[in-house]
Amino acid sequence: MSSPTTPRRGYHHGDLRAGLIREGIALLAETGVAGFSVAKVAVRAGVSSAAPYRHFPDREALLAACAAAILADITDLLAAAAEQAGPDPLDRLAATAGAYTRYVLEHRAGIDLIYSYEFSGPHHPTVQEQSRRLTGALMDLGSAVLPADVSWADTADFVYVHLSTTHGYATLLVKGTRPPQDIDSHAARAVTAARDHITGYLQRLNNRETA
Amino acid sequence: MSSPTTPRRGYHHGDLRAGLIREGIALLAETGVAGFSVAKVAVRAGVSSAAPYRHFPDREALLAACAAAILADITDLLAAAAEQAGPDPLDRLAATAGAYTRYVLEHRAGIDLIYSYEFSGPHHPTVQEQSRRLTGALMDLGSAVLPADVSWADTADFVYVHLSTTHGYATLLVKGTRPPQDIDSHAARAVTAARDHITGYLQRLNNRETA
DNA sequence: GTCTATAGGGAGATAGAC
DNA sequence: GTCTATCTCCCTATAGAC
Repeated sequence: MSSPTTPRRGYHHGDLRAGLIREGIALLAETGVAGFSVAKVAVRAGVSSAAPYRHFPDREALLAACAAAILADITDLLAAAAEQAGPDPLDRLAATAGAYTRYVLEHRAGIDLIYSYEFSGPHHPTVQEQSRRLTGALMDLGSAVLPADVSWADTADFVYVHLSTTHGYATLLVKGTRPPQDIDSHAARAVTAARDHITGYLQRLNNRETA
Repeated sequence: MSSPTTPRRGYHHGDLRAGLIREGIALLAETGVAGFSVAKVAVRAGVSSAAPYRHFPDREALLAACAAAILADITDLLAAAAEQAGPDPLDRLAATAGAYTRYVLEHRAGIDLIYSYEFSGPHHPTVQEQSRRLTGALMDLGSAVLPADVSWADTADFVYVHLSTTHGYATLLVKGTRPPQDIDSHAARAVTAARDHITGYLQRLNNRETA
């Protein structure tokens, strides 16, 4: 946002606002939303507990900024994973499940935030915008998998199940009592599960048509 | 636990311990884990803020008791839904997704708790026991769906995906920005999604065998 | 078993100096 | 923009009366 020619002298590192978001995300990853506090974030960023309030009006605004940043990161990662997966639409959509799982496992509890706060209302436009970016990217991938005659609403439902399925798998892994394995194998399982769902969905469409 | 012949005179209603768990679950449903406090639960139950500490050593013990109660409820509901679904194993397993979704939508945020706390360790045997009951019930339903030659470990993976998928769908519905619909239609969608996953899984098994 | 009272701590947020 | 200092509120948990 700020031009690189104004190095922002006067505080301990170039951009406190960005630093607070970064440390906020790190704190969320370690303690979850429950352990989050403006004071702790300030300490991590090396400033006093009052400093954050120059950049964010209140605790919720800082949380919202973290959520928006996480959503933006995820969207980029999913897009990259789809790109890497090659030309087949099914491969591309399924790959997003692996990338999502990988992100959640690496960032632990930070994910709760995205779906746990009151960010749906008009009070957090940035979060909504990033949320729409994520949804939009998945809609593109989803509509490429489904036949052309599937309605937009049905595609949205299909994509929604794909996302929530993946979300559930990844979050349960993080919190659950499963034997911990390496991230790669967990991500691979997520891709397989997504693929199973997609093929099952397509099969149901076929059965409906031929009936 | 207490015999009905000893009505427990001396405090304002028959069984404060049970009342605290009940109110704790209600509070969790309204505010989530973040808004939970022993003091609030005490007020809801009509006792002083010190009273709960006669029945639970600390805040976490009360949370654990609530979690165990929720898990027990869910297990019973899933079992009942499977029973109602008829004889077909696929119908029975898929029906649990609907019952789970229904429970989550009716109890809102109360669900976070089950997967959000440090209940995995040996510190909360009751929670672990109820968690195993739930897993066991699903394993029975899952192994009935899969061919007999599928290993126990693979069945566990399959059931795990089924549960986490359902969990993700339901929790995203609760917190998400989706247009609110009636619970029945949401539950029906969950059943369909579970069915898609199951058929996709079985189809993959078939393809593997015939290859 | 439940009460009142309280100690002790953490965190949100503001005021005013620099 | 950031600091120090502070006010206020809420929560956990304990002590001692009944």
